[in-house]
Amino acid sequence: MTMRAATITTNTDQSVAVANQLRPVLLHLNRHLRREAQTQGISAGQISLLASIESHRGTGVKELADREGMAAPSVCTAVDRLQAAGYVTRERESTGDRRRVGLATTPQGSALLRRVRSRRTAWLAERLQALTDEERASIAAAVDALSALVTQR
Amino acid sequence: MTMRAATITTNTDQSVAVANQLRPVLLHLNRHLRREAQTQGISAGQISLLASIESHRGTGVKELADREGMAAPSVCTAVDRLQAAGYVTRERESTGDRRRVGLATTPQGSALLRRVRSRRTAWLAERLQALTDEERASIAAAVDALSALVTQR
DNA sequence: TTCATTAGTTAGCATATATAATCATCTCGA
DNA sequence: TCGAGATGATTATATATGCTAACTAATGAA
Repeated sequence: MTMRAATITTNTDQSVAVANQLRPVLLHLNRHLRREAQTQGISAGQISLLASIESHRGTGVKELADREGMAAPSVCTAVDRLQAAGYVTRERESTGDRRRVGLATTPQGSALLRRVRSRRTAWLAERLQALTDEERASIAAAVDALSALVTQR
Repeated sequence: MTMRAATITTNTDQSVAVANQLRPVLLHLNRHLRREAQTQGISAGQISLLASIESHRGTGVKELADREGMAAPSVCTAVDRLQAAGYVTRERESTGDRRRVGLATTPQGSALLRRVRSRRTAWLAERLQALTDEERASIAAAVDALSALVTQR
């Protein structure tokens, strides 16, 4: 196999090139996804917390903070607001470690989460619809790899 | 061509399925991209404004607000901070419409922007590197379609 | 049993972003 | 051409977000 220096493309080079194209796209798509939350009267950050509480029913404030990469006091006040809005419940542990509180979504919280997810999915699906079959197929073929991107380690 | 109802997959169904897989991945990737800005001592929002000013040298506050989907006063105070930090300049229009101000990045602002972009690209590229060749190829093949997703209309 | 650690919270601060109000300038129609 | 309404920027004010530091209560280990 012969390669001229000028046309060598290493995995690293390709990764950087793809990363450079991917970066603005990710940022742009996300701006819209964040906005879809706001049309439902909640911020993207609150939805992210709500989702994490839903998928880890009974989680504590510290645990949640670590999972979300936030400081515990920030989560504490955010949960205050979610609770005041009727989206989550806080229940002090009675058996076991009585310092902990258990967080859980209310039916209203779960419903809001479903609504936001559905709006976001709809927004994305609408845009996917407007692509050519080939374009859509290429994205469908890449979805698993993209998922691997975030679950690796 | 025969199709059993249970296995029919329309473009719409496929789009929704892909959208559903894509949604959490986009949100997750973005959380990290936002964080890379913060390691450089600036918020993701400020970087977004800075980028928009850089690519539209001389833009006004209202124009910028519309482009970013923000309210003009929000942009105004954000620009206050960017200016105080030495990243942008505000220059009142002397010829033409004297209500307008022209915004532009300083060399320090451009340097910061390059730094954040480079960190974000590096973070993404590092993760792409850890994929298999096939996975990486599938993402590379989808990048143009993903770009089309945000530039359509 | 006492003391360091841990979970949750409160206090105080900076940032972010919104709406309403204000000021200056511009534009257009009578 | 001039005055009324529109427009760009800003200020004032309020709320949400997120941080560190300090505090409280409960745990657990020497």
